[in-house]
Amino acid sequence: MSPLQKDPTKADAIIRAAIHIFARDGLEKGKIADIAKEAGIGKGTVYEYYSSKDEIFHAMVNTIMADMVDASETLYSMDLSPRDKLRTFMRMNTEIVFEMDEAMLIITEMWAQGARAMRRGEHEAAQFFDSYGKMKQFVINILKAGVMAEDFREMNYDGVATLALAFVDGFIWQFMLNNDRAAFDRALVEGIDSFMKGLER
Amino acid sequence: MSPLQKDPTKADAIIRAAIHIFARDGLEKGKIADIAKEAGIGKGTVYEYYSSKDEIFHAMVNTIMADMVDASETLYSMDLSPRDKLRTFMRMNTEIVFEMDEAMLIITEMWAQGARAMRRGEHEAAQFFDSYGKMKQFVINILKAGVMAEDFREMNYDGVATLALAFVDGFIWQFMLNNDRAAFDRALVEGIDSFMKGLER
DNA sequence: AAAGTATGACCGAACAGTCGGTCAGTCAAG
DNA sequence: CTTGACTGACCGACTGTTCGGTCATACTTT
Repeated sequence: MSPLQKDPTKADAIIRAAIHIFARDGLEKGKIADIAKEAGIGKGTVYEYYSSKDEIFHAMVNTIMADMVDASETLYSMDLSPRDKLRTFMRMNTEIVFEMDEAMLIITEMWAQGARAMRRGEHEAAQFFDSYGKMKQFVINILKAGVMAEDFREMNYDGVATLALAFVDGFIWQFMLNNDRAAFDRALVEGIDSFMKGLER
Repeated sequence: MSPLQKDPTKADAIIRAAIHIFARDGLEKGKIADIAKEAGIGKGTVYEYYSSKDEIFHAMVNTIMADMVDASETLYSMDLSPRDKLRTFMRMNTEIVFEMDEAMLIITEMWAQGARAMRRGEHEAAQFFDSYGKMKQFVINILKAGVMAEDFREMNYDGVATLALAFVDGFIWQFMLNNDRAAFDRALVEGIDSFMKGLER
């Protein structure tokens, strides 16, 4: 299962190449042959490390999500007041995820795939939940600390945390097409201000 | 160009079938043969109405986006105070789009496709912009009326409107996987309250 | 009204291109 | 010599698109 036999360097190279190729061509149209070429190995070798295209998908998503959660963890552990921490969390998280633009395209397609699987009744398909659950928990913890410190109003934590994550995702979506960095920054500042204002007592 | 020669009923049936099939199987895996079967016609006939799979994609997206803009237009023309209008707009829009769950899956994939095309430098690919531009304009108009009536604080209209649309999109995303309607409703109320509170003077 | 004729919507078998996955063989290391 | 990592030519399944032929309908003509 774990692709860590043999040369782990190569396993990583395959995943890196896969992220690049699948982001460029899409999950279906991205070819194993192109991934192999990008990784500088033969097509057959790919199958020494991963047994199928699908297994590459999964390994790739795990890598991406781990990166995202890592970034969130780092932000979360910073020593700041709840207000500043939440503001920083949202700003930096949005920027970090925005920078991972290749990853976003892949996650998007995997998410759609997951939604379809759920619809077919394959409930185990929602592997994103774990990671999203973790990120949501970070936000909830910050919110609770803020209420405790009487910085924030009383609230339904889950609802507001959902709003915060929706904010990050939706925001990136809005700018994925045009890539106008300046407009992105301007809107982000205004958006976060508005969001934070909604939490005041 | 327009597929309105011949039997318009059939052209519509093909699009309806396409939405169903592509939502179920994905843009790449969805087969023309299945669409034909679903529409109750022969495979060859599909090509009497649309010249390629890609043309079906485009016709389908146009249909979906037109529906969404229509819904927004109806909401926008209601006679309410800016506060109530915005609240209603967000609540109902989120619900309407949430109900169009098949459409959402397709739009998602098309969006990713569009983002990839943009990245390759095909700038005309962003056909969604028109529709999104219209919806954003509705929101901006409501916001301006609200500021005029001194219901809302001063603000960067574009930034807040972007936030509002991000809210709708991101929110639906959060619930696309689990389809927990009760949790969706609860979070939506809290989310909108929080958003509205951010606009107070 | 009956027979002949033209039209074009409709169909699905066949085609051609694509790509995931396999495997028989090469090569380097020990 | 043995092992096993590595390779790419090859196979076969799959599916978008084409195209020659069918047939219901409508329009002549007598």
